Amino acid sequence: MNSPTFTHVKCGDCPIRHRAVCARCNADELEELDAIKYYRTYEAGQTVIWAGDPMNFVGSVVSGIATLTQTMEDGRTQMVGLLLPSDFVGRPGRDGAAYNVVATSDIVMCCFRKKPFEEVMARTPHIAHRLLEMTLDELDAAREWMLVLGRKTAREKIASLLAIIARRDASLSQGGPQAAMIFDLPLTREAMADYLGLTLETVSRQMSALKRDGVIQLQGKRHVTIPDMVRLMDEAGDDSDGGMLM
Amino acid sequence: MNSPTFTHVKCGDCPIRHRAVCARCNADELEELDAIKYYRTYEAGQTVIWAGDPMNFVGSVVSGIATLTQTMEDGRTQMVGLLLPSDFVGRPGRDGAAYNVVATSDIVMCCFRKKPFEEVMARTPHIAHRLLEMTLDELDAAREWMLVLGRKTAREKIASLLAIIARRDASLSQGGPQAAMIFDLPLTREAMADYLGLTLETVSRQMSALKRDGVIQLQGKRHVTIPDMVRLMDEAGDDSDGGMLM
DNA sequence: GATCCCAATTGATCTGGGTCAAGGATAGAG
DNA sequence: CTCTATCCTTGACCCAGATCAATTGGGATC
Repeated sequence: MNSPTFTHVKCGDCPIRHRAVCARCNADELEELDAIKYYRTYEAGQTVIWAGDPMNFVGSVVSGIATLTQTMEDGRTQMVGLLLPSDFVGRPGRDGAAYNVVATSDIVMCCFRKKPFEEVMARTPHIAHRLLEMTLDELDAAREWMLVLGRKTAREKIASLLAIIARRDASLSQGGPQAAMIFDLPLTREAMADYLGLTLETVSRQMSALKRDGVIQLQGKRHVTIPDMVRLMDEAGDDSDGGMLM
Repeated sequence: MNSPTFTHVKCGDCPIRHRAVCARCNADELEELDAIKYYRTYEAGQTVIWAGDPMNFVGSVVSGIATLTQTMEDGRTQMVGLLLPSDFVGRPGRDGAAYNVVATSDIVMCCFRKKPFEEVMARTPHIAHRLLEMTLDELDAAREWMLVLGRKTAREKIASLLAIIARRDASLSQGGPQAAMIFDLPLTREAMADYLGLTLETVSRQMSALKRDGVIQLQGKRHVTIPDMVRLMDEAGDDSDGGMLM
């Protein structure tokens, strides 16, 4: 429960401007936000914040990947969210963190102290609108994940996760929709298991099965090639509208 | 996919004023909202809206209970939310419904057509703030449910559901914290199963087991007495802070 | 290139919850 | 008071995924 160390970094431009809270801010508002923003970096494996601990900032991920997890006393853990670049963490108007936030890779975060941020938010209505939209997106994602957790088989779960990672990866690197998708898994087998409500052994077995069946190709343990995205979506049990709009 | 019939009802006072979007509105703003609000009623079993269909209103539940569900092509369904009185449905700024909304009991909803509501929202900043807060609460609830779905046993799942229903029931009827809680289950065994990612047989068996073990008492099929709330929380695997703050 | 270490794979076995099937309890209709 | 429909319970059996237990592999360090 000790608060993690972090490093301050010189401010510069950051993705938050383009993708997250400030999407509709004008120059003055951006300046106001710039004035109170600062950067933090965490190393892979570091815990950014423990569930229940006071959290005096909000912010978004600039680079790297972090996870939101919940844990029961006996150690069972469930990942409840994946933070990719441009994702926002922290709840304005509430003190305690709701989840454990863990850096999966080295990460850089663009942060705002909570108090000043709330003040800016109070006089800048479209920030609340933007946060509302982002939160609704997260809620939709969480609910879609409830279907995965509650009703899908292990194979379908793995395919669903791969589909989500592939889509988000594609939207970040903004290469148009292509037939084959190639990316590095940002998660260990154990982290995948925690996301999917499975054990790491089952994850490993199903990854091998998908590879054997030609749904995916693996170079090494993490590098994945998906020759046919439609096939993958089908394995995931989604209506394969191929709709890349998430 | 046909749009359901509904009945317009005379306007009057409704809980939305006190609990949901208008919590911080002044008299003028309330009047503005009253001017565009109207009521709809649905009978038990009726589908309020199908996932994907256009949804030209937002609103909150005044009385009765409805569910949000997602369905796969082969019929597997997962409930992703429970709408109790004062809960809000619908996404300002988006056309299609994301989920099936089904009336579990007869319900009355207080609705606003989407366009006018968005206009009021645009010039009434604290409505967006309030919606943001409500959405964040829902997101927390959804994520808590991910832990239930992904990592809890059937018995723990049932206990978790009973605990949630008991708490919400208590907060609605606002009787202070008492030792024993008594309420009617608003869901069939099948609906419980869809919420918990189980089959109805397993729900039934676990309900019987909890009854046999004295964790709950059952009069008839739906009427539940919980003699010891702490015991129930313990069965649910929650840290039993007994914190009634949800 | 040898060694170490941790992530990942694979195998053998077990079990919680699913599936299939056969009653039982209520409530409303006539 | 019986009929019928719906919801619920209970039993017998089975299987997907968990658990326990070795190995394997590949990247970093020397």
